[in-house]
Amino acid sequence: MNDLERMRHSAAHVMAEAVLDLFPKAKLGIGPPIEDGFYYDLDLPRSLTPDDLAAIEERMRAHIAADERFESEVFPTREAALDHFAGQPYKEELIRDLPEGEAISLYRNGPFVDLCRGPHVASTSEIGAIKLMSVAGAYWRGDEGRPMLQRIYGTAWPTQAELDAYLVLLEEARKRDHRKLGRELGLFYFNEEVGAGIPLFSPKGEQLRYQMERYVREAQTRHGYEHVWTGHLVKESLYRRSGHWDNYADVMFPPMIDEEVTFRLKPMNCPSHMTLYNEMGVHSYRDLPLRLAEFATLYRYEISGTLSGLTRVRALTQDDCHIFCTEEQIQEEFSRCLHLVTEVLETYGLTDYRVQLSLPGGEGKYVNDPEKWEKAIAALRASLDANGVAYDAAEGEAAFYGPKADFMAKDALGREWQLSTIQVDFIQPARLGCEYIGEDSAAHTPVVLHRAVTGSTERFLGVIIEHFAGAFPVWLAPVQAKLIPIADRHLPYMQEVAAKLAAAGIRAEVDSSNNRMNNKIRAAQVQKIPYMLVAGDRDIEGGAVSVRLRSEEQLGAMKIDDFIAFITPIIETKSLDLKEARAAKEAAAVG
RNA sequence: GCCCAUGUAGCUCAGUUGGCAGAGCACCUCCUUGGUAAGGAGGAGGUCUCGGGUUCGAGUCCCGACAUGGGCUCCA
Repeated sequence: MNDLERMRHSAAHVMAEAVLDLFPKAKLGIGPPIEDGFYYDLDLPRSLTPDDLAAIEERMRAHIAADERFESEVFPTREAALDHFAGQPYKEELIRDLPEGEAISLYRNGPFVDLCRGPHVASTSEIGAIKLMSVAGAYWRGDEGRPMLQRIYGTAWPTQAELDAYLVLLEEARKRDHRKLGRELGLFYFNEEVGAGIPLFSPKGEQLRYQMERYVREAQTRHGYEHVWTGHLVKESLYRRSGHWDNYADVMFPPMIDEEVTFRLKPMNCPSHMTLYNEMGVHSYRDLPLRLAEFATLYRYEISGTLSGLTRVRALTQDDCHIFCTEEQIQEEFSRCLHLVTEVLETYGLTDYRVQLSLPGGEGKYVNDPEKWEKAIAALRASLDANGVAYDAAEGEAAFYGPKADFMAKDALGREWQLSTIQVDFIQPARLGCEYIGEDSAAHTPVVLHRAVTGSTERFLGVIIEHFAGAFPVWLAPVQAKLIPIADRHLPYMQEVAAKLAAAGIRAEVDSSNNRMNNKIRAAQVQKIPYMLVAGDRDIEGGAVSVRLRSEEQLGAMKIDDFIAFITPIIETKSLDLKEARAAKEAAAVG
């Protein structure tokens, strides 16, 4: 535990102390330090209000000012500890769950005593600047079958200046929230009547989707993948056979029941792709690997409380792929996936991600076939290691059919989202009867790698909106150039320029509103349009436009053809810069 | 799904103790025709999320639904 965590942990104690001042009968849960702050879970006689938070914060300041020393004590026996915390059911449970032989200690500051392993600061006066942030419901031990406690979140920093800086940072993050920018830039909307979690994309939003998907499709083709299409509805019986019905039923939309058959909206593609594989005829080992990719819109009945903007929706478009291969081919295919994934993430400038090896946990949703799991996990680890990928392992995060390598990126508010994923599946192909004929002329079951590059178009868009703060690179920008005439008499010229740009494949719009040029520039700036092309008498005379960048830089007058020649390589190389094309990369080895 | 908060014009938000529905921006019209982040004047726009209830009277109080937002093991 570092100094900051220790201080925040102590702040959590002081917060519990303050709550007890106001609610002497409160039952205490746990109160750990967390990233940026701390929380404490409490069972209280009534719901807390914002006013309560202010009162608690005030009491905390009093305890901090009182310079209460933290002192620890070790209970001689578990019974002594239980005795001491009698009437505190959550603490009693914690004590009972502590492993045999571990010392059970308490920490005391002023009148407050808490079961605690420590460590703490020497005295409450060492707690710096604090602020209580929010109240939330939290199930005891994260189990929805257990009571819901009230969790108070707070933040604590060594100095007031650091606290203020943190609050400013939070404010900045809110400004780049993709939900806010999505509305401001007119990209997508939600509507009650259409349904929660189903985004409606405007022409600008769809332009973004189109560019993103076009890019991945092009990259996939270049990397040796083929595209398929398998529809939106599937008979439920297929999901019963694949095992999804057992593991995924609560995430599927309710069934559509015809007289004889029951359909489901497709929540994933694997069974469809495996069925397609089977329909495509007898496969020879010489045909493998077979890489079937699809941009598939899936429907998942995510529980209402988890829906959030574009990052968790009920209609999502996956850039999914299933690679049918032999066991020997796993590593090479994994490397191929990895090259594709890293190329794409790099194009977007998304370099702040971590890789998580998602393993099965103790609980029961995982298919019970230890031998195959072991093989799959070994193959995945070997592939990660062979490619020198640093990763941490997370138990309980695997798919029900296999382990995953997940690429996790953070949004503006620091929340992590899974984008790319590569999964090894030894289970489903057998269930769905996939086969290939081996060298030995006998039938074998292929291994399937499941793989998504951007994950889902919607979530990835949400993440890159925040990543770019809405100022998209030129190749993605829904409107690449805004044409701004200085006076109305320049409008016909601007229409001509727009036509020329359109002919060159550049997305340009003329601002023909009855506003002054200054106002039009401001409007284009606010919309974060990369280029503003201004023209008045002087420019028209030379067949030019005056180029302004959204960075506020002026490039001066440029002939139309020169502007086209200037912008085209920037678009084609998917440059992240407004003035320079991306430097040509040394030919990447593509298997 | 569960806890808490919120829901007023396209957007951001005021709205007093229950007593005629408001502002800024955006939009429309007119004036202005300008050289790199908001020119001026006027106008239109609301079933106060929806459904019940209390009341002479509800945007305001109560109940329910829906939606949105913050959360729901980072383990004493």
